[in-house]
Amino acid sequence: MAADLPCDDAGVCMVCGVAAPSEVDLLRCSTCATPWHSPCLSNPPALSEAAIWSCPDCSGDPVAPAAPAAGGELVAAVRAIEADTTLSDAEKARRRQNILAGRSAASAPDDDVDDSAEDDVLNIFGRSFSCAFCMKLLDRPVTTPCGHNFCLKCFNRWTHNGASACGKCRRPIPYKMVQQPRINSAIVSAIRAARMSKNTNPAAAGSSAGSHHYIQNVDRPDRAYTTERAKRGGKANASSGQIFVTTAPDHFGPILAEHDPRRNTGVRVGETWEDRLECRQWGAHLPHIAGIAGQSRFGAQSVALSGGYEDDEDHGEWFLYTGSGGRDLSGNKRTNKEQGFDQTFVKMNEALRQSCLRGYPVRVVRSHKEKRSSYAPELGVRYDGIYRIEKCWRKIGVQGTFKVCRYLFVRCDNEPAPWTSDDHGDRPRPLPNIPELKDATDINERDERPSWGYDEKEGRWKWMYEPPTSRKPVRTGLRPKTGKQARKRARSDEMPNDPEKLLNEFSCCICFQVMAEPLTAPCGDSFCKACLLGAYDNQSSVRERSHGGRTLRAQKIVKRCPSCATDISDFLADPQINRDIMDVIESLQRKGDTTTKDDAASYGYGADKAEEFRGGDLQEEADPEMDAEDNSESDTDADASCGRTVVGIKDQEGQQLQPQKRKGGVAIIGTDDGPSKRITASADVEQKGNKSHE
DNA sequence: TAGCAAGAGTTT
DNA sequence: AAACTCTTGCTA
Repeated sequence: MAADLPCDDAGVCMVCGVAAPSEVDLLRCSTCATPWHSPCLSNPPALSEAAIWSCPDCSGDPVAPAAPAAGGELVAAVRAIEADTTLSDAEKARRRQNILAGRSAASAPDDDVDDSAEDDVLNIFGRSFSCAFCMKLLDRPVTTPCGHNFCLKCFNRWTHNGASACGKCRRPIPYKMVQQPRINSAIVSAIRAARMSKNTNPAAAGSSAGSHHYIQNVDRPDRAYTTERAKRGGKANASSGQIFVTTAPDHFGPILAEHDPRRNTGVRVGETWEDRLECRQWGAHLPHIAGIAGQSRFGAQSVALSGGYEDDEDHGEWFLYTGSGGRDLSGNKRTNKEQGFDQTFVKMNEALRQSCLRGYPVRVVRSHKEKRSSYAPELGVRYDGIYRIEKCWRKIGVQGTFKVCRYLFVRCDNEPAPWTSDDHGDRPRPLPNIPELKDATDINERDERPSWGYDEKEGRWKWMYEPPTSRKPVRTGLRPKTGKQARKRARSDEMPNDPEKLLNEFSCCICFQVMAEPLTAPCGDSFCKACLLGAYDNQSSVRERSHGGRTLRAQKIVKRCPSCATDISDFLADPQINRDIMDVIESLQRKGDTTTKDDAASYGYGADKAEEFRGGDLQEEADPEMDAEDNSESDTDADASCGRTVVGIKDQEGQQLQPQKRKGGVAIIGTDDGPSKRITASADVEQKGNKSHE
């Protein structure tokens, strides 16, 4: 592949490094307006073509070599459609889609996406959920603060080539979003719901029915702390709370309903916990510090991705993991990131190698501490399902001196990943191309049938051999359930098959109604405009400070997302409506109107509710000093409300709204028929975090 | 039982 | 921020 790169934000050519290419040498792409240094192009255009030149990113697909140079013709064809004033927007979209569908069918043989089915799903949403770059149905949608939606891959390709403005409206994209774009969960679940309603195959539908990606922890830990000292030192010093599942510590594979007498659901993909200790209590990943759970002689059961090793590389469905060790941690140097010696295949690294050789299923959890991945949760620790280690090897780490152990993890779970809109789990996929393998030593891969494999007949992943027998006793405070105690899951898991049910996917996290004027914050959470802005109505964006009669520099006030507590104050300064979501909501409401007029009335806009919310005085409630007192009560509160705690937002009727700020507190906002989300809040809403990314 | 571990709160 | 300190759980 030719190493064609554009000029960066400062106008510096990323190939030759020349600071300010002269106007003569500067070429601007006629499609995306990105500047390029003409002498550094592998295939520069003739002078006569410079005005209509399309850059290598727009005219071809550099990451999909199977797509031939026909890209230029495609762009020309798309432009011809755009220029045709006789066509309506819908017709233009339809024609663009047709052209691009032809290309995808030819260039991506391993892509099992059925284009006509995709088209159906697009139609359900009035074609609003198509990516502005690839024109296809949004895949892992991310939303810019200006309210435009793109596939994550398209967005990354766009920004990695130096663009820092929205591809649709040219407004600047915040640095933080360029670094770590967040998946828009509302769009993901809406598309999935639409797929489910199209899917008449009960087996496929059943495999992921009810896979919620924000599962409330109905049962709070019974005993998270055991000693007085632990209470003083916070959770870091806490001994483990009760283990709720009946799996042995060396249990391989998913945690099923039969291992979960408390809830009878098992650990589902997308389940999120506040921290590693809570994750441990549900058996997904037992060690509370270490990233790898396993035994060198038998294999590894689970890993955590939490950003501790800079060599890691996360692509969602597959990732490259780094082994542990190689660091000098003597003398309580817990945080030493520097490598002091080579990693070798011993201890946990050997356990992972064993799982690789035998093709064992490995549970994967991602932590919010992983700051370089779009697939990491915003908060807490999330279970992402089963992966298999397809290969492992050693190579010099990015620090450049010592070797690290490397593992290629590929997802193979029967439930879809939290970031995809797929209505089914994984299918066997070809291994990704790993360039670093050519410099690798000690390459291992399994040479026999994997223990965890895909059954083509049944269409699901399962044990191909008997799972390895446990060598450890079950540690749990609960006896395994008896036949009498075993309750069947009281869930109908009925998926939406009409516009009104689909509308439920667009609920505002504040008023629980279908969103009116939807806003998507950079963290990926969506709200009614009135609800979100109403929540901060009485707050100014900066605090004037004075000291001894002098006026000091104004301090920015942090405003946290009501759902995930990310600072969204920059977004709130100029929030833009997500028009695509709004169009979809309106079109679904129109469809609903024509079918059942009476029912449609119940899907009211949230603005009225938001009006009520504004009655609550946020600033007074936000006084940090209130929290200390409040804190001692928090556990009691949680217990008293059947595990469904609503912190801050009192109830659905909107009597009171306040930000979530209980120290270490976890709250669940949920309704019986609406989506539920766990939210964690910190006590220092306005105390810390007064620095912002610029 | 020593030593390690991709944690977390507090202090500097 | 980084350093320091406090811990527990697990492997070997």
